Amino acid sequence: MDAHDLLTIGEVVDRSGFPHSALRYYEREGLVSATRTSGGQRRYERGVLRRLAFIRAARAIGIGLDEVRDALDRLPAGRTPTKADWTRLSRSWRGRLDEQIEALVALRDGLDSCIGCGCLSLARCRLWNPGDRIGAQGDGARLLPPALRRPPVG
Amino acid sequence: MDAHDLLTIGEVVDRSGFPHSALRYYEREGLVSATRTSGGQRRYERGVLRRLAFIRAARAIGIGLDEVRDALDRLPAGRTPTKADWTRLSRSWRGRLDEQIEALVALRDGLDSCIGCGCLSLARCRLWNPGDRIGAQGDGARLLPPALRRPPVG
DNA sequence: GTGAGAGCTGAAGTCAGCTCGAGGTCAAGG
DNA sequence: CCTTGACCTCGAGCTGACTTCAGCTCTCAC
Repeated sequence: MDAHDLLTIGEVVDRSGFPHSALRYYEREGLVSATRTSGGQRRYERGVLRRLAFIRAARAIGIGLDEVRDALDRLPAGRTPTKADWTRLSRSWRGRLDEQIEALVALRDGLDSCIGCGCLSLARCRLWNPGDRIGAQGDGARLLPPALRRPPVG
Repeated sequence: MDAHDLLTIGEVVDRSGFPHSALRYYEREGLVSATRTSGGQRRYERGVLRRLAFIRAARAIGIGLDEVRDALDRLPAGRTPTKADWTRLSRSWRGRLDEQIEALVALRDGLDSCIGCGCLSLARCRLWNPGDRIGAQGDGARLLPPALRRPPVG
């Protein structure tokens, strides 16, 4: 673990694609950590790049930082996570990703037909009710699949 | 166009699934409009439901309200939009939707392998560089497909 | 030793897209 | 007419994920 194994924040910026500000923010939020030089500058272990890759993937799926932190907290403490650890972790997003893809595909397939069709009946419209599941939840907004319900905006 | 063709805001809430507050916000932002009773209450034409369906679909794809407004502004003024008008409009999102689906599928396929793989080379990693396009854009963050670059969060 | 550029902090600001609350007004069934 | 519930406005507040700023310090190649 000599000094050559540690990365400056600038190196992590270059290799992760995240800006300084995001890295510092993630540290404040407890998603990544760094040791410090005697002068107070951050030095990152290489493993942080893998964490950041995971964070980026999770963010791309629309997962919030809180949940990402929870997931990262489930990594084994005390030893370097193995490939299997990461695989297990990322597998937990898999279902969500599938769901999201499915929702977007349903939206795509229903897009032309639905918006123009005039049906706009909550019970029948594929846009509102993809997969022809009829929801009896009462609230119209609940009929959209969860993946599409939250506004996927930045 | 007698009074029976006009909807109260409550009816629009029920039939569109948008809350009052969102409808009023959309009105302020120029996405929908309503006439008023002598007492100042909103009365919506039925066509607003179609606009709202369009807005919901667009939002689900992650399109911002500004752009949605621009699209809606391109509807013919003076006459009720036809099915063809709506189809034309929604077709313009189609490519974006395809792109987004593709990006998510790439992410899904790369998820296990990439996060754990340790490659993390911007040039080779499928997560960073789906479809094996090599980007020479310089900035690491630019390598993610546009659909995944903006954080799809709510 | 020194100069330049990389890094530091904490607080405040930004942005989209709503949401909420207070304090009142309107519409319609009985 | 009266009551009740739906509706109104305006402005402030909220959430998440950062970004920006000012003013200062550290590091390291020369």
